[in-house]
Amino acid sequence: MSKENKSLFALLGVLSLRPHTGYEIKKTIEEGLNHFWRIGYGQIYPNLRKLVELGWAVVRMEEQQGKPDKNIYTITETGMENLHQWLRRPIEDIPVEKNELLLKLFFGDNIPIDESITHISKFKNEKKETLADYQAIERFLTSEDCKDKNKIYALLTLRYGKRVTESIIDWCEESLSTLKKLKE
Amino acid sequence: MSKENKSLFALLGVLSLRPHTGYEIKKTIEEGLNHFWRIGYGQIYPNLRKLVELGWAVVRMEEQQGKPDKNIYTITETGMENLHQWLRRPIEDIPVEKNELLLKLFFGDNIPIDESITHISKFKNEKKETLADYQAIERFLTSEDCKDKNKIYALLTLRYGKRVTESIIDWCEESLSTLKKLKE
DNA sequence: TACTACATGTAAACGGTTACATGATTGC
DNA sequence: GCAATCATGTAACCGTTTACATGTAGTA
Repeated sequence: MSKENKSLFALLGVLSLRPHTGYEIKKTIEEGLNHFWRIGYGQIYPNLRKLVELGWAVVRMEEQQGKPDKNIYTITETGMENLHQWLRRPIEDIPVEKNELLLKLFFGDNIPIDESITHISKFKNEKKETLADYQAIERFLTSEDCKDKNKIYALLTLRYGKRVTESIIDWCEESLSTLKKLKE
Repeated sequence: MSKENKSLFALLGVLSLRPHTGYEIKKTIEEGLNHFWRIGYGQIYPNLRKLVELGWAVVRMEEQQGKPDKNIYTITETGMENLHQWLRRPIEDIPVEKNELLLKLFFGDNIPIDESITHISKFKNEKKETLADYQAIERFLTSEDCKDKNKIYALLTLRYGKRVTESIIDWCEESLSTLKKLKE
């Protein structure tokens, strides 16, 4: 039970939207799941083969001129059933995210306060950029241009990222003023 | 540059507070860094040996009666220097945290809305418990009983967890009402 | 009687990242 | 001439988790 290859289900989920090549899967994940799931080819291609071995997907080769041949993967009925089962299954363990900034900050006593301030400032700027990206995607998703059928769910997950990022920025500001006061 | 054993520095950081056995290190991390760093013995003991090999720590064996012998690890000057260097070094890449709830939610179109609602409700309850834990630790850290010298930094990192958890709970509530409306 | 605390470690398996290899077409 | 896009894959390496192994003392 404990060890589950969740990226396999991420691939299955993408295939449930429509057939994809491995290359396209990466793009789809980068466009829609980027703020909570990332994956490289080193995981995609071996897992795609595993899906075929399990009978959860089938491949069809398509020759192309001028471009490399395509391997198009389509989800099967068994694949769909397994996806649904997994989607319904409760989430057992929420692993703690490792946070390098907090790790460095926790031992901040060892270095001058200014160095911790620099770390937080940089972090804050990066999070502000992330927030701007989210807002742009949100604007697109809520516009008329977007005809996505799972638009609502895409928005839901995006708003998670937005809220969390906003609260991190708030925390950065609070922490920066705490440390600046401490310096005096 | 890209691949760095951060847990090694987490151990070094703990040793910078005071000498520890491997067993004690786990406890210290569980008490203070629990919300952003977790580690098992399978990582602690091999990394402790690595620290000694690098000359960043030294071991001293202490015999005990009734209890197993202790291996007490103490940070060296070289270890301290390397810790400081690492603490100052800017954070390069903030990896995206994989979120199983959001992954399941993103493909929520495949299952009845009620199942997604159940996932979020469960998640919300867990986060509420987490928040209560944080509040208890915060109360202790801000009390007079706590004589920790790096209290300020412990509080800083704790408040990160608090803020993020609060915003996640808010998101859960927002999302639950969105999905409930969608059901009608 | 059974569980928790104390205490140290190893081995296997797994998930994930990075680097490498190949190569044509399109657009700047 | 150079970068980007399209397209598929492998191999090595690394970090992490889990299971296993061992044993005493104190407490409920």
